[in-house]
Amino acid sequence: MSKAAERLKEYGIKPSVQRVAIMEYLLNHKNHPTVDMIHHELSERIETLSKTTIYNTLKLFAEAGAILTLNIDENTTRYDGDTSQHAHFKCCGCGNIFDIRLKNEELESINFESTSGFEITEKELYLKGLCPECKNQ
Amino acid sequence: MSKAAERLKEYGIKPSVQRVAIMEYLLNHKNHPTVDMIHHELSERIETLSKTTIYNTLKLFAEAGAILTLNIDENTTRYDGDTSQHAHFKCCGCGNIFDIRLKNEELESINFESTSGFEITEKELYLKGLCPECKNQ
DNA sequence: TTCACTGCAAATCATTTGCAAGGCC
DNA sequence: GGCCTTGCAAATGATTTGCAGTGAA
Repeated sequence: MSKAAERLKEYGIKPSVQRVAIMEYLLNHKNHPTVDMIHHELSERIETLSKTTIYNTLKLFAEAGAILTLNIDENTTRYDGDTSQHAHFKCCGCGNIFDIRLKNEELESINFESTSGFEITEKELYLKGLCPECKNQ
Repeated sequence: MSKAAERLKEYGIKPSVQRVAIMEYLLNHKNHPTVDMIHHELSERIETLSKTTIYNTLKLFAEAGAILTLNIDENTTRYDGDTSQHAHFKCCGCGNIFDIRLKNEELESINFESTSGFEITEKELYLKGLCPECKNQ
């Protein structure tokens, strides 16, 4: 069984050609794709694949916890197949989004003054600026 | 001079009735408003105030660094007149956004594994979950 | 047969753009 | 006069919705 199909099974999601292909794309690409990027590439292989299905599928995956939904880009939603803890960096020059690894689960150890009573289920750290390439131009 | 007018001056922004009113709203409301919320309230006082002007003005403020733009809500952009360092919490129950204070400038002290070469100009920490009120229901 | 999945077309809605009118130096 | 600001109306574009066809158990 492919890694993608395994991941679906792990999260109790029924497989289909479309679902496996979308999960496969997410696991093989580290570029935090938009719906358009996924559609553009996959529709070459699966000619009838519609954006509606991609929207539906990504929502299904995200609600199951199998992928992450990123709101770091102002214009469109990005998705990430890597659900391990890490931050994201958006370059304001080229628009690319980079993974930033944190030492020692740092996000867990942030101390807040006033979260008593709040139930935190999700933490996202977004950074913006210039990537090494754009910085030198 | 009002606090709002002072803030505009501080960031080199020419004042106008609309601009001062919008900044005033942001300084007096801690609810991280949307364009709609600002428009709804201010158009009672300034009857011709258009959403276009609010969009233009908020973009101007944000680019000058006088306010923060938040992408914590998936559907609409939120704005924050408080530019001091703090995190934001969005309650998935009521949809409200809360400020979360951090102890000791914690965001500055997060250690990344691989940011060499990156120029970081902005950091946003977004939390999601249930607020105390929604948790008990 | 049933029910979930898919995909087309239309609708929605936040945001942007084009442009003309008004106000301030 | 010239330029910046404002605001209406139209355009844009991502996402959602309605609904009918398809396919698998």
